[in-house]
Amino acid sequence: MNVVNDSPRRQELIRVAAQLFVQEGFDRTTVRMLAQQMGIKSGSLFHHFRDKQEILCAVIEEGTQNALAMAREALAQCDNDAQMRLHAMARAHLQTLLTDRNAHVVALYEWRRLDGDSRDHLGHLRDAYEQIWQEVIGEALEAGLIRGDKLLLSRFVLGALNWTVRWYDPDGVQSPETLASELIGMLGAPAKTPA
Amino acid sequence: MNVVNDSPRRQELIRVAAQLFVQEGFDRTTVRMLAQQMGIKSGSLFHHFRDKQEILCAVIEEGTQNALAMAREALAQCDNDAQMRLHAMARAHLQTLLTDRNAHVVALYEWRRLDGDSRDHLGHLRDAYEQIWQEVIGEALEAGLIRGDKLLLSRFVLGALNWTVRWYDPDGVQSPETLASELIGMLGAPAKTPA
DNA sequence: AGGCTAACCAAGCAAGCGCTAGTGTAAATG
DNA sequence: CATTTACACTAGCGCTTGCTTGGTTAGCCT
Repeated sequence: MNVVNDSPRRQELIRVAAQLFVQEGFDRTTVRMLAQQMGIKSGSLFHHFRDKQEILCAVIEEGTQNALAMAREALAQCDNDAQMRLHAMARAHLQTLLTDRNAHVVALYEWRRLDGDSRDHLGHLRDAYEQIWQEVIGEALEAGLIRGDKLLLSRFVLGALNWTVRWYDPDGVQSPETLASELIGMLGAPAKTPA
Repeated sequence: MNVVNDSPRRQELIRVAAQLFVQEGFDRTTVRMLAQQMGIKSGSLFHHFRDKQEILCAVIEEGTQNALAMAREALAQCDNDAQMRLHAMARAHLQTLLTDRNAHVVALYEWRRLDGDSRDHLGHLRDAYEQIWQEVIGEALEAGLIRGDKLLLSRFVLGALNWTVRWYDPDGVQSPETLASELIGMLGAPAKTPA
């Protein structure tokens, strides 16, 4: 049992695991299935991960880190216009949900299968992400673009956005761009896109 | 293996199963755990249910039927005022989410563990429920209370509402009533409650 | 050439899983 | 009274699970 922390092999394992966890669910995905999908034997997995839990943790961390980075980048490329920042956040969220779809679905559905320590660690990451949302929504409130309670608004908006993984068809006609516009349009603010 | 369809014993089993499925997840809940919680032996369970899958199906059906009934009742006690009907739907949804919390959480999280037949059967039930939502939202659109695409609106709204099971605290200050008002208020329509 | 290491394999253990077969029993039913 | 029904029990079969152990391979560095 060696467990290296960052290798291309491990990255690949995480990717394949994410896909399997979505297809079958965490509990129904056996180490043998994952191993076979990688063309190795089940025992060899434990050279890369301490146990099955660690694989789940790695998958979710991957997705959450990306979402966080994407949100920060999206905001950095924005003026201080509250409307545009709100729109950028929604767009970034939907884009992450698309590009890292598997990881995010796992995060949404298998969160409770995490043990205490992992949940703690990943919980902080998620909190940081939601914090950003609350700030941007706070700005939009001050600018009078939307109305309601800041905390409630962010929860409702995140709920609506996360729910998209249930029905959104990446090959369909709707782009994350238009979806974001529609959502914000419903909140009482007319759509406005960055120049 | 006898399998009776409606007995008080079976109802109780469904209730306890729902709670366990929420606590542990469907896959991690063993027939032995459920049996012990009921004070019987694991083999005795299969007098009431054909197999473990059927328990899951029963739990979800219970919740969905109740939601459907509650929505219809809520609408029946409404005038034809589109605003009030919208509000009634949101309130009913949140109330169901509270009273049948376990069953609904199971429906949201363990849907994919259903086999093909159950998924088919329960899918129709769920479709009927979402159909009602779309109609009410359609009315609200015609009345000019909200704006956006009918299908998208219902998906976003349902997403926001269902997401509440993640953060809503039944012992907190917010009642389903106020939550419903807040949500609809965000959509651009001022809150209005039935007389 | 020799040593080191990441990556893998073969084999299997101990525990736990869903489910079945066959039986017992007390209450309801004819 | 005899029979059926509802519910539970005992005992265990056959299988899968996550994970361990001890050893092998191939490539790299010096």
